[in-house]
Amino acid sequence: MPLPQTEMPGRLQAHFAERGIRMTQQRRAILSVMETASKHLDASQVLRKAQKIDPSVDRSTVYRTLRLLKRQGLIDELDLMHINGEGHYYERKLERDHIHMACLRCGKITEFVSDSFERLKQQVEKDCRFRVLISRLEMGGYCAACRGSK
Amino acid sequence: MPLPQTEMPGRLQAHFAERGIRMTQQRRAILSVMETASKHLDASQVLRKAQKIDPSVDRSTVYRTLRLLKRQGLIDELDLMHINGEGHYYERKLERDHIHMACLRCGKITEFVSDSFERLKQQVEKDCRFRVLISRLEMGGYCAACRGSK
DNA sequence: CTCTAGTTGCAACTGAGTCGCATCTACGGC
DNA sequence: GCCGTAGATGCGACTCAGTTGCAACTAGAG
Repeated sequence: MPLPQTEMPGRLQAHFAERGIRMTQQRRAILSVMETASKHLDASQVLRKAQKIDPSVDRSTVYRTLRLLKRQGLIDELDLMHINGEGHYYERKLERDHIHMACLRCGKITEFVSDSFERLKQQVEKDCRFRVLISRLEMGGYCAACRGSK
Repeated sequence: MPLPQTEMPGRLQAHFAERGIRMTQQRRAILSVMETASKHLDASQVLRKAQKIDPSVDRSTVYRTLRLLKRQGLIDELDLMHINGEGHYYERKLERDHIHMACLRCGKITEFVSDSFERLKQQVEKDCRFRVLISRLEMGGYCAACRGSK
């Protein structure tokens, strides 16, 4: 029993339907970009990729849609330690949060999943009576390859 | 044997001297602001406070000095989950890193020191062979007081 | 098919942060 | 103390991310 074409192309799209959020041509393009992105796109990269699918997509629509996705808890916003300017990066939120490490020398971004991170969040929930909805752990330093020098 | 006036007013100032970084009237004002700040100032707040000490301090000098302090590892830069716009907040770096929690409802910022966080960083150092120089853990959610509603 | 609340493109705007440059000044050497 | 200069400052113009007001458009419920 093969999945219909519209089933798997997007958990994001499914979320929109579930929550009764209107679907448009432009949103479909942006969601598909976020869905298939290999990693960490900034707003202008999202724009460019979305325009390849639907050239009518405007900058402001990208920002509006990213904000919507963020508020729906479907994407995470990252700084990546501001290694390249002031902008933000976005990535689809997966089941497990992960740590982002940015090498201050070569700029490489590494990700790391850790149970300790999950436990730390639970500790905050319990000890601080704080309901954690989003969390972001970023580190800056030197990656394995760059540790040798300086 | 009383300490001379210039001794204790600033660990920051001491660091500058140690590392042979030039001290100016304007920097003294900005360092003193950072030194005595109770919490989380953004650049424009630093500017205003610094100008009360030395009215000649300019916006660009504040940015330049904050960048310097950041690079020297003397202050940390925070987003506080962008609860108020896009800007950044700064605070003196203390011995122990701490977690920042921002309540998405009332905007309150809470801090939390946890050994688990230290251990997590050590795990990253070891497992990823990544030298951690700066780290930032921020969470967004609902504080104890706001958990009741919504 | 119709109606309308929600969405979009556009262009103008805001606000954080940067930069080039002429002027000024901290401070090491005399 | 005074000098000379590398480094810091103020200023104004600039960049760049992100936002907004508005008129035109459209998804999708009825």
